[in-house]
Amino acid sequence: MGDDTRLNPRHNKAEVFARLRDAHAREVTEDYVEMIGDLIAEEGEARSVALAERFGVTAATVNNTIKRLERDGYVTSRPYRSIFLTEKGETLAKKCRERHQIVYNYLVSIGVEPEVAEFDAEGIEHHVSEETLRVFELRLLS
Amino acid sequence: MGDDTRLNPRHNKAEVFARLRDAHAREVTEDYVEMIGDLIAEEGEARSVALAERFGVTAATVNNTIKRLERDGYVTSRPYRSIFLTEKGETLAKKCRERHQIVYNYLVSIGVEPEVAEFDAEGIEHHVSEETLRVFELRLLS
DNA sequence: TTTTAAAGTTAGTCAAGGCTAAATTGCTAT
DNA sequence: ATAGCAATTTAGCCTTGACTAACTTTAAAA
Ligand SMILES: [Mn+2]
Ligand SMILES: [Mn+2]
Ligand SMILES: [Mn+2]
Ligand SMILES: [Mn+2]
Repeated sequence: MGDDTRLNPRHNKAEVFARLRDAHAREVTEDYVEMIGDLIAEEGEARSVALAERFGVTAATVNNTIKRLERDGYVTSRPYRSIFLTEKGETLAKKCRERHQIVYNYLVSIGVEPEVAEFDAEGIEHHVSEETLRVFELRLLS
Repeated sequence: MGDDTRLNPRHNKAEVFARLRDAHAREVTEDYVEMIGDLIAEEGEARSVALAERFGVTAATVNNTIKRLERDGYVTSRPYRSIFLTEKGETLAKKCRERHQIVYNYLVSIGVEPEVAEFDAEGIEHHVSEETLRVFELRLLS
């Protein structure tokens, strides 16, 4: 005791922003593993050139990002070869794809145009907590 | 004609991500002008030290950001004095505060815990299009 | 009026995530 | 077999947004 938690039931604002910055740091990783998984499913393999085309960035940018993902244990890659997800990457990709789908479906279900939902879901997905996701799911089923 | 828009009714994925990166670039600006507005309303003035405390960053970081906001025409400031919103800053702050409130209220209205909604809204707000915001508003009123 | 603490600034560092330009590698068609 | 194109990598640059450490200014206490 002695602190003013009692007087101020609202958590510190700083906590909210710290968490926001955390979410930020994970966004690109999440979009990449999801996209790599999509490419493997759709085209049999994930090549740099396809990632660059889908994200609308240069090949050099993809290369940088893949190095980071590799460093962090999400993918493996060999020079001039295609990219593979590790177990860790696969797990994250699955979680992200499901979450993405729930957010997208939920937006459409409340009346957002599919095209608009596609834009918004790509950003919103990274900022939806497990709790909120469960609420979306629940409302979707009813 | 001549392009394959007809064959591929879905817009390019790259567009979605370009827009996401755009939203990203605006996030910090939006949170700052909103917070500066809050501080002026609540405490009469916006001091660096208060911004640093609320965002949970150092004074040096606030200083950098304020310089950028000033460069971009959202605020004015003089050394060792408090920070003011320009017309442009005020306009953006108002828009962001309203949007934030709608997102927060909507989340709570569908059953998300207020504490959780506070976290999620801080990130989601920056990725909600006008269209989706209107849907949230509409559902809120009914 | 002087001292001191708080607030603000400056300088220098770092990682992420973009870019361009140039070099390298792999693949395919001749 | 090899020439040439497409894919990939490398090098070097930039901005944002974070940090620490050291310095300066302001304002309050003594
Ligand atoms: Mn996604
Ligand atoms: Mn996304
Ligand atoms: Mn906000
Ligand atoms: Mn925010």
